[in-house]
Amino acid sequence: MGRSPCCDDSNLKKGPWTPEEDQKLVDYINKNGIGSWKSLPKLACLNRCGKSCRLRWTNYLRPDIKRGKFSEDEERLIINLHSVLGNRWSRISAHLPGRTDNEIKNFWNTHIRKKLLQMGIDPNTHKPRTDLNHLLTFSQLLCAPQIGNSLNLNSWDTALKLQADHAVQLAKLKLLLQVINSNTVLLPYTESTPAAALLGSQNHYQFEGLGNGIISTPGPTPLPPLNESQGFENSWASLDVHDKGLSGYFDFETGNSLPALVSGSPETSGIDNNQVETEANTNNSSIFKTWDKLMDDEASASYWKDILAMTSPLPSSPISW
DNA sequence: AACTATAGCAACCGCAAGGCT
DNA sequence: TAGCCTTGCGGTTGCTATAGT
Repeated sequence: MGRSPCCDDSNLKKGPWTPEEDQKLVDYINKNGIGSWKSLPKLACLNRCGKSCRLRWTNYLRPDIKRGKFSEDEERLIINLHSVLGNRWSRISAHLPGRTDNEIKNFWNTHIRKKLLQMGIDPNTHKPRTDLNHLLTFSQLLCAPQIGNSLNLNSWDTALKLQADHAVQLAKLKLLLQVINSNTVLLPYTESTPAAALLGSQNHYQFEGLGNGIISTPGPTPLPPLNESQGFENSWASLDVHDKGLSGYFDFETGNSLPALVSGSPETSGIDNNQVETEANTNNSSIFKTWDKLMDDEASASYWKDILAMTSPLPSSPISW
């Protein structure tokens, strides 16, 4: 695989695009479509390489690009997606219509990353930083309402939500630990009952995790209120596991919800797509749908694989994902 | 008002994947 | 099947605007 020769010509212009160049590019594409980026600059009378034209079009000139500040929902979605997908910006951007990978990447690096660091959360792992100074700082903030009063309310709100996001990660891990360490027999994988193969014959698990915010339980057994010894002050999280897989909704005070924390892709989890779709419609949440779609791809499988790897020893019989 | 530091973002660079011949 | 070519992606750079001194 050789290097692309498209930008070898040193006579080609680089740097910021002028309005005239933009106009030429837009006019050409509107008239002729994109075709080959390689040949486009010549045809459009632009002294640029095809790569530069493609970048300018996809990141700036495309008509469906959404400009302006990222909303709270978008921000939360980016954080959730990043916790699963990592720095795969193009994949993340696929879940945010009108946003480009470059824009999301920049937003992450300039805003979210700093925010998470300030809150003592490692932006790479989405886990609390082990740096004691940071933990101290954050706990001092939690215990100092007079400081909290001086904070921007939106930032504080976001901080709590981010902590709640982390609770979901912890909850997932804890659930798997419980499943693995329980008396549950890990049945061999079967086409008809893949979820049962993972979860065993019991059809209902419950547990609590750390965090702020609430995961409600749509399952048959309501959660008892937790006391302070069970986690962070006034905070708890729980998940609910049915025989169809894992489920749970993360309710922020905004009413937004996270989708079911399903165990793998539909073809391996045994979850009825129609049922999932129904739940998505019921919640009427774009974030739910996005998460749902996300869980359909291979990322979820590798994500759970990673968790299982962390929670070994595993039974000798392999589990299919 | 001038200078410096920092933040935000557009654009570039280089690698890798995948299509085509 | 191998090699070339194009496109896509993620990391990084560097310019511009703004804030701080």
